Amino acid sequence: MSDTLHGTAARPQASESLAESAYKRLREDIIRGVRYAGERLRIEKLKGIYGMGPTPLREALQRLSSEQFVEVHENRGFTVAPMDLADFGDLNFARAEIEQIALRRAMRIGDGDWEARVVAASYVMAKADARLADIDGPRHDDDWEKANAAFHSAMVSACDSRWLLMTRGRLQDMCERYRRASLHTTSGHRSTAQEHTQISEAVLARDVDRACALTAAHFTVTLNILLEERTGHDPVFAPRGGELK
Amino acid sequence: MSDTLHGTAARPQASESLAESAYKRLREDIIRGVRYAGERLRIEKLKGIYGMGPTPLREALQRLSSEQFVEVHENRGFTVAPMDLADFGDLNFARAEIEQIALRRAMRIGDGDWEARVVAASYVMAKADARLADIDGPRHDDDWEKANAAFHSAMVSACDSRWLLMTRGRLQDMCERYRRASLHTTSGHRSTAQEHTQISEAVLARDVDRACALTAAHFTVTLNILLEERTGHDPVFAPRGGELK
DNA sequence: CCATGTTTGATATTCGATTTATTTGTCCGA
DNA sequence: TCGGACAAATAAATCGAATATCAAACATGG
Repeated sequence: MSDTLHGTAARPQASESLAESAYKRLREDIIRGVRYAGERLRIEKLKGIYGMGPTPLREALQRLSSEQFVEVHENRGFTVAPMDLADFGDLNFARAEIEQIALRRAMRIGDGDWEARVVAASYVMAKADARLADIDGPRHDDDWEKANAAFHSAMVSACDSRWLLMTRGRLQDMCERYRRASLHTTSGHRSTAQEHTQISEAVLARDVDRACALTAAHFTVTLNILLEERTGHDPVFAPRGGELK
Repeated sequence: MSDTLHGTAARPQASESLAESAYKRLREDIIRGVRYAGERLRIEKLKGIYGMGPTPLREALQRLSSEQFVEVHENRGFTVAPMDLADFGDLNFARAEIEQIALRRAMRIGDGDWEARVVAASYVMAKADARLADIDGPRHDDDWEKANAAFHSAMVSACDSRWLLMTRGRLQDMCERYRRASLHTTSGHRSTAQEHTQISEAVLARDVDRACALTAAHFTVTLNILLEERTGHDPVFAPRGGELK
C-alpha cells in the first residue's frame, strides 16, 4: 500500500462548493492525524486523494493556514503545521485563560436553558467517559472527542460574546489536534470522568472560582500526562519524513 | 468617475506570490475602509482593480473569510464583513479581556529590553497623538494608527505566549477597522494622548491592576464616543449599496 | 579543489476557458 | 393581477494548460 492513500470520506452534502468540502475534509484529517505534522501537502497528490482540481484545494489550504493548521511556504507549497510540546503548553495556557473569561461570563448570565444544556452535555460526556474507560469494549475516540468538545462548549454557551466564543472555539479545536496526537494510551483518561463531573457540578452550583480552577486544572492534565510519558517514548510530535527540507 | 476605482497600491515586494499580495492589499483596503462594509467583492471587478486572475483573488478572500474580514456566500460570492455597533461592543469586550491577560503576563516577566520597547513606543505614540491634536496641520491617520498599534503591541510584547499574542493581534486589527470607520471627528482623540501616557506610566511602574484598568477603559472610549455621536449622524456602519441581496 | 554561475528538472502558481449554479426576465394559466 | 414554470443572462466555481519559481545538479574559471 502506497504512502497515505486517502483522506476521510466526508458526507457529500449536496451543492456545497468543492473548496468548502476540501476545507472541511483537510481540517478533519489534520485534527485527526490522518495528515501528520510536517507532512508536505503537494497539490498534485491532494488532487488524487480528494478528487478535485488545484483551485479548491489551494483555497482550502489558504484558509487552513489562517487557522494555523497549515503552513504556507511562499512558492514552495504547503505543509501541515508542526507540533511540539512547547507550543502545546503555550496553546494550553492561552486556552485556559480565555476559557475562564467565557466561563465566568456564562455562569453570571446563564439561564435555565443554559443549565439544561450543561446537564445534557454532562450526561453525554459521562457516558462517553465510561465507554472509554472500558478497556475491553471497542474504542470510541471520535465519540469521546465529540462529547468532550460539546461538553466544554456547553459550559460557556451562555456567554454572550460572539468573539470570545469564536476565539475559544479555535483554541479548542487546535487542542483537540494535540490531544489526539498525544494520547495513545487510555491511562490518561482515568481521571477525566471525575473531572468532568466536578466541573459541571461547580458550574451548576454557580461556584465561579471553583469551576474556573477545575477547568484550568483539567486542561493541564493532558499536557502533564504527555510530559510524564515523555520519558523515551516514540516521537509522536516529530514529522515522520516527507517534510519540507 | 466610476464606482470604486482602485485599491491601495502596495509596495511591490518582488517574488511574492500574487495570492499573498492580494491578501495584503485586500486586508489593508478593508481595514482602511477603501472596501466598505457589505460591499460585494465580485471576482470580475477585483480582477480589474488588482490586476490578476481569479485564482489568487479567491485564495486571498478565503483567507480573509477565516479572519472575519470577508463573508463567503456559498456559490454566491464574497462580501466585505458587515459592521454594526453591537458587534463592535462585543469585539471590544473580548479584546479588553484578552489584552489584560497578555498585559499581566508581560508585566510580570518583562525585562529591560521590554521596558525599552515600551518607552520607545510611548515616545512615538505621544508624537502621533500631538500631531493628530493639531487641527491645522495635515491629517496623519495612518501614522497615528500605526503608532497606536505599535504602542499596544509593545506593552504586551514581553508576554511569552505566542497564541495569546496572535489572538490579541487579530482582535486589535479588527478593532482598527471599526475605529477607522467610526471616528470621522478629531474630537474623540482629545483624551487619548493622556490615556496613552497614563498607561505606559502604570506599565513601567509595574502597577498591574492600574495598567489593566486603564487599558480596559481606554478601549471603551472609542466605543463610547461612537455611542454618543450616534444621535442622528450619518450611518457609517450601514452598507452604502451594492450589498448582497 | 573550491567558489561561483548556469542549466535543468520538479513543482508551485497563475491564467483563460469551461462548467455549473443562481438570478432575472418572460410568458402563460388561473 | 398574481404565481409558477421555463428560458436566458449573469456570475461563481472549477479545470487543464501555460508560466514562473526554486533547489539541486552541473559546469566553468580562478
